[in-house]
Amino acid sequence: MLKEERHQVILNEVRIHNKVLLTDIAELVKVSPDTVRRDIKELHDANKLKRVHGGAISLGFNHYNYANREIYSLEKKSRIAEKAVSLLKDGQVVLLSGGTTNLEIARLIPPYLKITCFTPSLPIAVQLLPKPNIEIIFIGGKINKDSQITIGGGPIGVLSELKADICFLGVNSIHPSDGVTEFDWEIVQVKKAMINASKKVIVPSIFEKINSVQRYKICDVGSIDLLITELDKNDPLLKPYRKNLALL
Amino acid sequence: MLKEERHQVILNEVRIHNKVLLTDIAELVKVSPDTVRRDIKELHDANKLKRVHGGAISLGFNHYNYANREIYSLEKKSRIAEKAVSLLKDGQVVLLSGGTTNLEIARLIPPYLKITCFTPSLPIAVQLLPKPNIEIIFIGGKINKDSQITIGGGPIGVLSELKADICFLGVNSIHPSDGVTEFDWEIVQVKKAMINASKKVIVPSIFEKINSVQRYKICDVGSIDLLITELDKNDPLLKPYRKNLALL
DNA sequence: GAAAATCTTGCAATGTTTTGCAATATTTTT
DNA sequence: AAAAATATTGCAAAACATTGCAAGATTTTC
Repeated sequence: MLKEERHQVILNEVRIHNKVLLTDIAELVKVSPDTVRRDIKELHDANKLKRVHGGAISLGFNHYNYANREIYSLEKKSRIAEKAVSLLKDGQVVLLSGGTTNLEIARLIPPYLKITCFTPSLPIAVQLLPKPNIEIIFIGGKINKDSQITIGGGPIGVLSELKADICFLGVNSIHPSDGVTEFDWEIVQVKKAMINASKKVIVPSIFEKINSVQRYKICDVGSIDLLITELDKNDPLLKPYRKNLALL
Repeated sequence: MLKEERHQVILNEVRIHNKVLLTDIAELVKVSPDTVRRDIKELHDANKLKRVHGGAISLGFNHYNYANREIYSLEKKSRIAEKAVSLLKDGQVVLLSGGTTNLEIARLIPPYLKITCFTPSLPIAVQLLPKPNIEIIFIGGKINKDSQITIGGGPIGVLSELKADICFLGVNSIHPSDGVTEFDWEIVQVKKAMINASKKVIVPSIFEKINSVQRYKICDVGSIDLLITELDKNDPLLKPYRKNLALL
């Protein structure tokens, strides 16, 4: 493995976790800790990260910048997004709905992954823009200002001609017997179309926030292939879902 | 094997794997490592890849910073954008191509104006998002990362079904006899479609920067209804345009 | 078309960088 | 303060890079 590659790996880990342990990298890329130490020293001198005892941390990140509540759900989102990103493989066609958890997934997609992303979400497209290996297809149409995704006939038409490998479906509410629900009718239509446009449907969501029922139904839990939450897959809170749904 | 062929092989490997080991190439194409080293050096100098100890890696890999678009001509852009915005009226359907001058127009559109904006440009859509009275229709498709607009069949199809009242066409080059030209073929196709999709075509551009000719032709100056520059409409520099073109 | 000039390629000698290891020092944790 | 973890330093082997050179191929010039 080239030195430059190791540097990329280290920076990527720092980008994702805001920190990195020297020993973890050594194991990950299979070089001696000494080498990783030298790498980190170089990156530090180049002002790409901050070298600290035991590893390195991200430059800008400062916990004080965030309110306590937010940082809490941000960490949960990151954990969910990490699980989600681990499912991606080179060459896949990925469909990303809107929402902040999906935005976090977009952020964590490693820059070396070669995938095609379809999305109707403006913030997600912007987030993906700087990643050189990702082909972005924006699903056009009328933009809904609240959700910042496109809605209506345009996107639904495009989706009807697509069969993506995997869809990350952002969700407002989910319930073991009432299924996935939403309060905006137009968004429901788009999400239904997304489910039809994918071989696999994955719902990445903060469990705390979604265990509820809204006005309009998108689908039954049976239509979902995998539910990713911040909880451990064996958490008792998830018991009602376990019979119909794979968990991660 | 010709040198050029080897170069193609190397670039292809870099494209696929994001990196390449000098020794691998040497073995693959059966030349000495020295030759490969010289090849990589050439490609590095031509800015096609990044030469590193042991081989080469893809450019762009760590291109994490957005293109640092020039900011210095912002004042000129603002003057042009002000003139452009003064043409807008309630109820119009407006088509905005990409480019920094159009982005400035989007910024200056007053929030009380009730118009519908079609655009294939990600930054322009983002700029318009907070304006409550503007309906935004994003023209979807594959995103070109340089220009940050969508290109290809998708947008061209959408445009073929549209007749906007007014189109602000961002332009790289314009010339009194050679017309409007561009260096990216795919962008040419989109811009041609935009011209066809509008009743009026308006080109807002910094005159200093556009008085030139590029590879591919978009249209003659006769197809343009109005040219807006930072100059006074009676400026002698604009004389060659005055017979075929309205000015502002 | 032949001679000259230029380019390409592989080789060898020499120089540089990278890497892991071991001994020692420093910091962190208990 | 002792123990554990991490850092520093110097070193040697291996990998890689550089340079100059010469033989052959290709292009240019006459």
